[in-house]
This record gives sequence, structure tokens and C-alpha cells, in this order.
Amino acid sequence: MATVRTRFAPSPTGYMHIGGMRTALFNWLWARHNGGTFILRIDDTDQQRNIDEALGPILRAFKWLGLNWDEGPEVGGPFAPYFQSQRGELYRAAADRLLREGKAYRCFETKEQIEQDRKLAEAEKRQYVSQRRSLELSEAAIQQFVAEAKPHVVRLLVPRDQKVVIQDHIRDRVEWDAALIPDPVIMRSDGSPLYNFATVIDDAHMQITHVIRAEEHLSNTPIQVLLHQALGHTLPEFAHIPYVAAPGSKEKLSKRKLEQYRKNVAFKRMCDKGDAVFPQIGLGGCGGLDPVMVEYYERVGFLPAGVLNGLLRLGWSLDDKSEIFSLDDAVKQFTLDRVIKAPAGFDPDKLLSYQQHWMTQLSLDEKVAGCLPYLVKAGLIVGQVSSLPSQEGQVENVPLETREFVTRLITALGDRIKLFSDILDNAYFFREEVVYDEKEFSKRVAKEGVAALLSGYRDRIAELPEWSVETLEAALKSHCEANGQSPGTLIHALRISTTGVPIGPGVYECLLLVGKARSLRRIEAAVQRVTG
RNA sequence: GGCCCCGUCGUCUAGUUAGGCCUAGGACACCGGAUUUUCAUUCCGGCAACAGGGGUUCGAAUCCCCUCGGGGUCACCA
Repeated sequence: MATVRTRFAPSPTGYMHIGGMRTALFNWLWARHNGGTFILRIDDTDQQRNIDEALGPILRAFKWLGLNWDEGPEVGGPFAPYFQSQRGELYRAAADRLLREGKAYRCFETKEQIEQDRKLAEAEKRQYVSQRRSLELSEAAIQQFVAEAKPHVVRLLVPRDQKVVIQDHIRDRVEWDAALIPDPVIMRSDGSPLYNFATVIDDAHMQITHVIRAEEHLSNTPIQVLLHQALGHTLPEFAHIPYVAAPGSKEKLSKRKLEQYRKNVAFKRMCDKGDAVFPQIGLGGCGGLDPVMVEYYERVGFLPAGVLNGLLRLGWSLDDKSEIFSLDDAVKQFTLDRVIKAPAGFDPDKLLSYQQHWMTQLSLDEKVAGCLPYLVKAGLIVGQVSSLPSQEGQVENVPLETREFVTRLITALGDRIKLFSDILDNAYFFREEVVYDEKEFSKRVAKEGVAALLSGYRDRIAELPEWSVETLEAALKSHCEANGQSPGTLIHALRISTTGVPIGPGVYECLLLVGKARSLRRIEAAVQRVTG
């Protein structure tokens, strides 16, 4: 069998859709699984805008996730160029050939005429097909129209006497009746190709063996098959994978319906994370990011492995128990026959659970490296986020002392860091002042006898020659015993006084992290706040 | 509406090709409980599904038929 060649062909929209990323991943995996080639081709036949700006985020997503492409933008390849906007010659030549061979025709009908035909067909409850009036034009008349530059499109002459059948890797046999297919436009009146046409030319030219794409393209398939046949190409194999659905629904996940998705609890939680994090790291207006975009996950501090694992399991499974896959595992085990047929609803919670798993696999240094940029951007520590694109996400010029402190903090935080941006929930270790959780403060500090207990403990540890978990704990135990109070009372009060919140590492760790001088000041302040 | 696709716990899914190993398994979420005097982790336990109806069969989630439901697509978009 020939080498497997797959492609992903995004149009430059300015962002990478998470569902599109899943399609790209499946293409990439199938190529890698077979030791084949993965191609990135840019479908920009309809784009007049700034390509660099619109393509940047897409390439960025591939790079972030580590899905390299063998041929395409930046790397070139034997079938360059990989931008459809630069392949016009190829399409024109193919269209001319079809025209010459009588497999396509120039259609001079106006949009109004066609619209009318369509309405009539609808009124008569029959399927609309092209009326092909231009076919009755004489050769001379056509030549004259062309010479006059009379506006027209080129349409494929659909052979109405046949059935189109494909053997889809996922859907098995699918059949259409060509008699019901209107003649598709393949070249616009401005001479540019349409998607279906350009795709067919390019897939054949680039020797694509497997067309793996979302099922919304299933209805394009008969047209493409007909086109391949008209051009004498061997058909690629098709695999129409289900689209990624909106959380808790079967509808295609769409960027336009964000507000609606927010009604879903898990999706809202995911949105809230960005809303909380982005303003802190200088992404005003959340940087225009949302959870439908791959970049959202990068910016909010996901790991590529977490996102990849989540995407892989959306519509694919190996067996009845395997959940965790590294990219290498996925390459080894991915096959098209294990792709599910039904649309898979995007589940932010499940994605988070994969993320959580992969976070535990990180070394301490890797965690620190991932968290530092957030602290720098939020202005909690000094340092610089590298400006080199290749070093994106790296920081430099962080004082050694600071780095050591952050390392200690992250060690103490342990599993509490699920996303790199979670480090920002610990700002009170970096700032002078604390912000109290008022409810907790009144519950645990502003209580009868607690201020005195705190104050006494403060005096006691102020005298301590050495602060360590052991000495602080011993001091607390004996202080509570001497005052006839339960250790819990003091522990909670201490935590709220020194960090402001009822969550975080062990209280003695907190004390050490906050530091002796600052801890004493904070306890004093909390006592003052209660006693006036 | 036409064409096409799909239908197992709330969600992701195993099981359907070769009917019995399925009183339907796992994971996420949720709810309990244990550990951690917080939180998170970890560990135990619980809740929860074959869209419906007919067949075929000793036996059906699995095979056949019908119904219902959901979705995709119907452009000089991709």
C-alpha cells in the first residue's frame, strides 16, 4: 500500500476551533500511526484579508500541541505552494480540461433565474436540479459571450444516470443518486475556484490517500467524487468523523452560540476561569478568547498533553478502560475503526480531569517554569517574559531568590495547581496586604476568645529562635493546651489571619511561606481588627 | 421540505461485524463515607442507560421491520 498521506485544510479564520483541532489530530495520528505524511494546506480561496494575521493562531495551535506538519506553510514540500490562493493555475488548467472534454460547461444563467428555478421546484415539491439552459447555446454563441466577457460560471455536468457510492471508514457504505444533484459551480465568474473543486484538485495533486474530515462534509462528498471521476483521479479513501457537539447537546459546537453554552455548568466554570485569569495577565477583554478556541486553553495554563488527551477521547476509544494516552501512545494505538459514529458533546469537566492527570506527571521544575510567566505577567514577581517567539512562555531575569521561593510555594501547593494559572490564586504570598474572606473571618477569627488566643500565640512564636513546621506546631499545641482551647480553633484563625482564605497548604507551611515578619504583622492586624 | 447521518447512564464511552461470558463494564460529573484539624489529593461506596413498538430465537443492547427523536447539509462559504 502506498504511503499514507493525510491533510488538514483550514481556512484562515483568525483562530483555531477546538473541534477543527480534533479533526486535525485524527489526521495527524493516522499519518503518524502509518509512518506516513501529514500535510497542512491553507484553504484560502475565499479570503481577501490579511493571511498572516488570520493564519498565525492556527499555526500557533499546532505548534503548541506539538503536531508538526511535514508539508505546508513555513516548511514547504514537493507539492508547494500549500496555499490555495497561489494555486490558481492548477485549477484553471483543470477547469479548461473539463470544459474541453465536455464534462463541464459555461453557465450564463443569472442568479435570479436560478433562484426562480429553485422556487418553482420547491413549489412543485420536486428536487431542484440545474436546468442547463446554457447547454443549448451554440459553440459560436458561447465563444462570442466569452469574447464579450459576459459573466458566467463553470459548472460540472453531473452525470445523472449514476449512483455515487463511497465506502467510508467510519460510516461504511454511503450512496447518493446523482440525478438529484444540481450541477455544482466549480469556477466563479471571477475565475477563482470553489472549495469543492480546489479540494479535489489539491487532494489528487498532493496524493492524499485518506480524507479524514468532519461529517458536515459528507454532503460535499458525492460532488467531490464526481469531480475526481471526471478528472480521472483514483479516489482517496474517506473517513467522515462526527463533529464535536456543544456541551450537553448534539448540535455542532459553534463560536456563535457561546452565550447559550454558558448555561451549561461545566462550560460556565471553564469560562469563569478565563474571566478570572485573563485580566490579571494583561489580556483585556479576555483577549477575545473563549473555550471554543484552542488558544484559550494555552493561555489559561493547560498542558498540551491534557488537551490532546481530551481531544483524542472525544469520539474515539481504544477499549472499555483506557482513558489516559500520551501522544506517543495515541500514535501507536490510533485506528480509524475505533472512531465513534455519533457526535460527541464537548465536556470541559472531562478535559479538566485529563489535564489534572498530566499535571501530576510534571516535574517540579516543569511546574515552576509553567507558573512563572503568570506571576510575572500579573506583576507579582519581577522578571521578563521572553520576547523571542521560540521561547514563548519562558521567563528570564527572575531573581534566584524569587525562583526559589516560587519553587517552595509550588512544592507546598502540590496537587492544588491544576492549571498553571492556578498559581494566581495565591497572590497573598507575594503581596504585603491580605484580603480577607469576610465570611470566614467572622466565623473563625471574630469569635469570643480567639483574638486573645491568636495574640498569645503570636507572642510565643515571635520569641521562637527557629521557625519550622515542627517548632510552630509544637508551639501551637502547647499554647492551646495552656489556654484550654482546641488546636483547630487556633489553626483556622491563624490561617485566615495570615492568608485571608480558608484554603491552601498546611497552616505551618503557610506561616513559613508568608515569612516571620509578615506573619507576625498579619496576626497583629487581624487581632486589631477584632479588638478595635 | 429533499438528500444524508446518528440514537447505550447527566456526559465521554465498552459491548453491535461472528446473539448467550451483559442481573449492561469503565471514566467524568454528582452524592455519601474514610484520611488530611482547611482546601486539594488519595482510598472506599452510591446514584444512573440499551429511544419506543413489533417480530425472529430456547435466548436480543446485539438480527429483521415499523415508529419516534436528534443532527448535518442543501451558496459564485469553507
